[in-house]
Amino acid sequence: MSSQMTEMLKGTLEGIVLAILATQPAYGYEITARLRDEGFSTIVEGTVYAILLRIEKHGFVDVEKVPSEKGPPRKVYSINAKGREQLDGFWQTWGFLTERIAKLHTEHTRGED
Amino acid sequence: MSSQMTEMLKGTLEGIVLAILATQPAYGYEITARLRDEGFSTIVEGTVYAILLRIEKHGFVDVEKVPSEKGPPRKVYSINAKGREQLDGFWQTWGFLTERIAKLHTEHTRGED
DNA sequence: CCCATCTACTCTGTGTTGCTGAGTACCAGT
DNA sequence: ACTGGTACTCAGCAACACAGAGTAGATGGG
Repeated sequence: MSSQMTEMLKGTLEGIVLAILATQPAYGYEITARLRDEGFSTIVEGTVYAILLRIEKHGFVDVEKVPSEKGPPRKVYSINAKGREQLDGFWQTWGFLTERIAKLHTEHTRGED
Repeated sequence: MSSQMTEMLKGTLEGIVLAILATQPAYGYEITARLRDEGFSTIVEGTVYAILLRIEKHGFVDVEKVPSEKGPPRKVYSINAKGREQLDGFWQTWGFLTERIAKLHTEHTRGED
């Protein structure tokens, strides 16, 4: 898409992945595909796996190795209590930011249009 | 506020500054104060000045040196045509992102509450 | 006169983040 | 044996916001 989107995803992509995991456990390849379905067409595998390793290291998820019938074993990630806390914080911060920016946007469009 | 906010501001803070400049020309010290008023209490001067230098280098703004009665001369920034283009792109990208994430949020909160 | 304080801008170095691009490995169909 | 889809890993990179210090002009108190 744009380099603007790349920069904007910083700090939000991790939250997005946690939000996806909050609906149901999933593995990397699956999450990548789901992100593409959701419209994030530019996000590549390497990025998603990096985030998964990071949130695993931070203890936000539990991991389970599950054999696949179609290839190498899958690492299935489930969000845990600490991860939900992190996700709650994400939604709070996100809410604050969107509110402020929405206010700026109305100020900006006031008089145009 | 939080390190989460710091990461989230990446890619959006420049847009925020451009949006402020779109309402009226301003100088760095003023913008910093305005951001604090708007609720972005963690943003420090160094960050704002860095953004201003960047958008100046990218040609998004015109600069005029205006003497101050209270200190060193001010660098007053005015958004120009290229800057407005950039700002439009920012609002588009931002709109797309907020839409996707809002969808994720409703999916996430569905069944909780 | 000197020093503190407020205004106003600059600069260097740091940590985090997502992207690029390549690599490894398992399995099925031809 | 070879190709292609599945599934994960890793090293190097660029961009960004932050931390913290520095420079400089003006004003007022001791």
